Amino acid sequence: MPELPEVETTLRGITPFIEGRELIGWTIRNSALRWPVEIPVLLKNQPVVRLRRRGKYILLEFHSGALLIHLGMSGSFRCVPRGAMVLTHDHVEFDFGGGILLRLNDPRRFGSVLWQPGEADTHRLLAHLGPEPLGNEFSASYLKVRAHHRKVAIKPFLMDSSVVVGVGNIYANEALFLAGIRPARIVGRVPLHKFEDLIHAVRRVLSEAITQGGTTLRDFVSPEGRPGYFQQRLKVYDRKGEPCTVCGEAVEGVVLGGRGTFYCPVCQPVRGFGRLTW
DNA sequence: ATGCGGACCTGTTAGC
DNA sequence: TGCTAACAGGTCCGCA
Repeated sequence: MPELPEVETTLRGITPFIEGRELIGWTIRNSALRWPVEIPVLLKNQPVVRLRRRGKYILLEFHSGALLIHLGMSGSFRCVPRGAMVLTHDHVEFDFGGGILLRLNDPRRFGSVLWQPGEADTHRLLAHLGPEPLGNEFSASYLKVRAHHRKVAIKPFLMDSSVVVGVGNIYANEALFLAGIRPARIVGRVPLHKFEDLIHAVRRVLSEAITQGGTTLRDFVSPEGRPGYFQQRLKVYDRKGEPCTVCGEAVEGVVLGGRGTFYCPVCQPVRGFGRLTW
């Protein structure tokens, strides 16, 4: 669930329950997330100064420092009335007053809640993150520089958070399809104009998903969360053997860099490059 | 420096 | 139907 668009919509959804409020209490039911949960005692009754996203991290900034929250592979937030039934995997709970509790549910426990005194971005997990995909820094010329002489395939390159944040497996697949680039292409040999296409594709796919994520978030935040959303928009992800929406050729499915990888063998040719498919 | 594979977990699905 | 294995939206870390 937590691709960048969902993290963004999660952030928007929990903001009304947090912004301008004080953290009056919290409960840690299971501290064993990716790293032990860190919520310092000094945060009690401290106001949240700012709420923002960096990559897939949600940052709750206080005067004294910031809580870094990552949803990992299976994390989600729910806003529930005080006294609501605790669900399996509700590991951490925040009380910002107003009779509402924010519960972090994470079955696989790959998520994290970490404390960074002072400036959030100085945390070791944030310090080396690449630019935001929807910001100006993320450009074709930037990618060209970063790709220089590198022999890695373009898909894992695109998913490398030190190159650009927030492009998970689904969107890496989708963006490469839209850009007409085979996922296994050696990134060092991709020409500037194809990086232009890729930039546009990444931006488009992420912003479209954010638009739809809003719908997801409402379910997400309401007491009765409901799954199911933009699967119908996916052009290649998890569509192995199904016809390409552009040319009808069967979508290929392979493993690349240990991750499920999907592409159209015609629209994303081995030699040369395909055209933008929108 | 770069690239690769393993690791961390549980829940769901595919296959026998 | 039931059991088991494979796989999953992330990403860090250690090793070659």
